[in-house]
Amino acid sequence: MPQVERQAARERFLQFLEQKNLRLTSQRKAIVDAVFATDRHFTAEQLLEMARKHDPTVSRATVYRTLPLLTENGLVHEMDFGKDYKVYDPNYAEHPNHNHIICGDCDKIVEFESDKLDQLENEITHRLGFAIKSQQLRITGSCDELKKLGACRNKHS
Amino acid sequence: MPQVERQAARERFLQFLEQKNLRLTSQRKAIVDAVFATDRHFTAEQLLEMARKHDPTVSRATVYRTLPLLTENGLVHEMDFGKDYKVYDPNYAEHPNHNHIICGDCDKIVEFESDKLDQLENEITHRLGFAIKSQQLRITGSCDELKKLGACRNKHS
DNA sequence: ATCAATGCAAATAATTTGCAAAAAG
DNA sequence: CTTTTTGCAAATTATTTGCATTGAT
Repeated sequence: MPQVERQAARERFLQFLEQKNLRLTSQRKAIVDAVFATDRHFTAEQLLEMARKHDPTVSRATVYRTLPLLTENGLVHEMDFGKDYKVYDPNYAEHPNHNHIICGDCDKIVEFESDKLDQLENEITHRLGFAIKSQQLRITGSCDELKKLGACRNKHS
Repeated sequence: MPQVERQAARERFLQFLEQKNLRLTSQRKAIVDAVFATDRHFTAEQLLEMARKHDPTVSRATVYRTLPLLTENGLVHEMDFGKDYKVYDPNYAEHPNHNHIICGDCDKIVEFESDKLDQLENEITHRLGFAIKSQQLRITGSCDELKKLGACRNKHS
């Protein structure tokens, strides 16, 4: 996430807290900073680790209590890949409609966007009498081709 | 699911068991019959109930142990809607590429298929260097329009 | 001061698993 | 008979929650 947008996002979150009469504690600051410091997907547990580098007093409970604020605010996107834990995506604020391809071999996740796709989804949704709120496309595949390019180690990372 | 296809699916599952040297127990029969008796999505717990109508001795553990067989065989599709339980879809064998729209108000689930969508997904996936294995599109919306038609009671069922 | 937010540890809830008994082939 | 499958109950594991304490405003 480019520096400028990162700043803007941070601002937005602070305003969000204010609006809701929520307090800016050092733990929340640490968690938000951790989120802003990465481009990669993370789990709650990983966020805990990341946040503790900013403030070692952050507890697991606080991470779990802060995560809903981040998703509500739209800074991160919660994803469920059928595992027993959830994955959070910090690239959501800038690209709210992006989709995911997951390699079944190495769990690599590739993101992509497509206007055509968005358009088609909107069309179908309307035809079925719905107003679209959000959308999540997950494609599972094998990255055989990527392997040839040396990008997939073909083992679960 | 039309009677004919139901039979065919049942056959297929029996063959599947045979291939894997798995035994056809009365419990597995009950579970499979329960799956074949419905068109609707169900949870593990609901399948347990359904199966017990065929054979009251079916246990929760056996349901959980049989579900992977059904998904492996492709008779049902496992879906994760971000709740703390998984949902299984018995319409998958006939329509492996179908997608879901969920109403955020009443949790109503509508299924749909689209060749255009499939095609577009394939195109994109290939362009990114993947071979597509499976795909899952979930759209969340509000069924405002459906409400006008009286189809949405606007409360969680 | 006041009230929200925290850490801790206990609770929750879906799913998984070890094991001895039962049933399929 | 042999090997798989079962039910039960205990274990697992991510997430949630109650509560006394701490900290932001």
